Amino acid sequence: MTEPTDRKVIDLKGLKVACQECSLRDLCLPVGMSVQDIDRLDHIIRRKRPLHRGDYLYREGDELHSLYAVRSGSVKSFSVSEEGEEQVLGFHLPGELVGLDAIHDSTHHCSTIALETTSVCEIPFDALEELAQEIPGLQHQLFRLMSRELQNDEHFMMVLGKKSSEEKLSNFLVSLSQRFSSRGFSGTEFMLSMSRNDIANYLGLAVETISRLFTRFQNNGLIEVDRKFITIRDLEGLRRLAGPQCGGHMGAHRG
Amino acid sequence: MTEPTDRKVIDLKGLKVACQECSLRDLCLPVGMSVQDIDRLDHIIRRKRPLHRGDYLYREGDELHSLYAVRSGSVKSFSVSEEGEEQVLGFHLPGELVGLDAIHDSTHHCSTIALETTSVCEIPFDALEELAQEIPGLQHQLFRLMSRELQNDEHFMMVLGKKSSEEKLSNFLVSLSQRFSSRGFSGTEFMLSMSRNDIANYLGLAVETISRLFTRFQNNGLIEVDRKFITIRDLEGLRRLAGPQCGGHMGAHRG
DNA sequence: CGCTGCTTTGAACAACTTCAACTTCTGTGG
DNA sequence: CCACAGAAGTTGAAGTTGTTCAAAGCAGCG
Repeated sequence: MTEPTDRKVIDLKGLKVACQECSLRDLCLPVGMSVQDIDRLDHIIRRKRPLHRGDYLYREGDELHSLYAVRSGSVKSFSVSEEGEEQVLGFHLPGELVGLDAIHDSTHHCSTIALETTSVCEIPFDALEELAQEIPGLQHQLFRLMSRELQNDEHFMMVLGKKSSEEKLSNFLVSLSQRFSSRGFSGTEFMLSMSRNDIANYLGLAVETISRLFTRFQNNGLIEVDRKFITIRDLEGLRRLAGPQCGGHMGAHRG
Repeated sequence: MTEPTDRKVIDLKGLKVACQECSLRDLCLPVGMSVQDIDRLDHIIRRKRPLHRGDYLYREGDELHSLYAVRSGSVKSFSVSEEGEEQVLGFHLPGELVGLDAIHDSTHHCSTIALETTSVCEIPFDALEELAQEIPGLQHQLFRLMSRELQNDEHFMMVLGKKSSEEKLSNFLVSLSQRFSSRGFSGTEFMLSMSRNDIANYLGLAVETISRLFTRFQNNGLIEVDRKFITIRDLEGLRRLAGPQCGGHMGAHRG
């Protein structure tokens, strides 16, 4: 499981950054762990070569081998119903862990693909579990991360069930803005790596509705839309539209 | 934390059953643990006196002290928005664990109340975490339970986002039926412990819609409704209405 | 008995979807 | 480098589903 040699090789290629030096350290698994413990974690993690747009991280039905932490880029999780209809479950940005929902029965119930060029850290689950057994801080952080996912889901369930289309989309945008900010990117200018279709699917709306909302938001001076590039002109206004408790970090589910 | 004396006293009152003898053993925390380990778990669990309808297990904003396993009866989790609007997050039957979403920041973000006379096992989280550090099987089962919640949420998100009102309600009923069955109760005749309002709120619909659907389902010979008592007359028909992959055990979220 | 709260039912209304047509973008091959 | 085909996005008009509002029916309970 541990591959120090391999890691060094990848390091030379510029793909590898140890957890210790990773800018996502404070958002990811290592939170609350000692330097020594992070080093142990580091040794089970495999840095993979970057994925291209459309590459699968894993597919629905696959056995669970590893969890994945997004390092750069973004991924989308979705499942496909028997009739072939896709359901988008979430979008994941750097520092977010995907695959947690597969632990239950060691099987992935959704697929995850890269939305753009994306690099991830692969974390073999068996090794992670063993390590968590030895490192209390790691066990705790795993519990915390899973619990946070549950909280996110709660918030999202409320958005899906109780909000109008306007509120849904503004919630989505505010959430993206916040997540970009906390990762050191601009919270007011960013690129949507997903299609309108994906957004619509995710929010339980029709593509046409999303399109109309984008134009409406733009006309109201809330945002500026240029294809996939979004500029937020009035974050406070968006927040107001999103309704109260819109703090909930939405858009990240499952993987 | 461990209160053997107290436990014996409660035992005499007929409230206490050790995990070992509990009929919910195979649905709850002890899954996959050895007899000895279950005994250790048993020692940190506090059996509380029964709650009455409307009693709070914990409130939104409370600090996390314990997780709770429903032993009998049922509870409802919900949060209240700033405008005072309630959002029902889930209903929990015996054998289900509530409070997991509070681990993230040691704070409950929803309230949980008893829908009827209900007894629960209180599991102090600190002690549980310590024990999980020593008992690999317990750590694993905790990961599994949290992961299952994530999977449930996924399924529910799909129901909320993509399904019609008919599909939502039939999904709900099928899920209840399954959960009652696997707990040894009748899967075709049961009492709804929650109000129409709660169901509507949970499914993101209006009360009136739920009411109309109940009458429609009854007219179509799918179910028989007598106040809170439901008799399922055509489970297969309901399943068909619920759409594919309706297996997902729905209705249990958050707590 | 007469509240009070929950449920049911009807009718009008609104929000969002669907359908259809058109535009813009993207990328591929000549 | 341009042309073209297919995908993605936008826009308008009509159609549905579910909501809202209003009112009446019913069970439980002091």
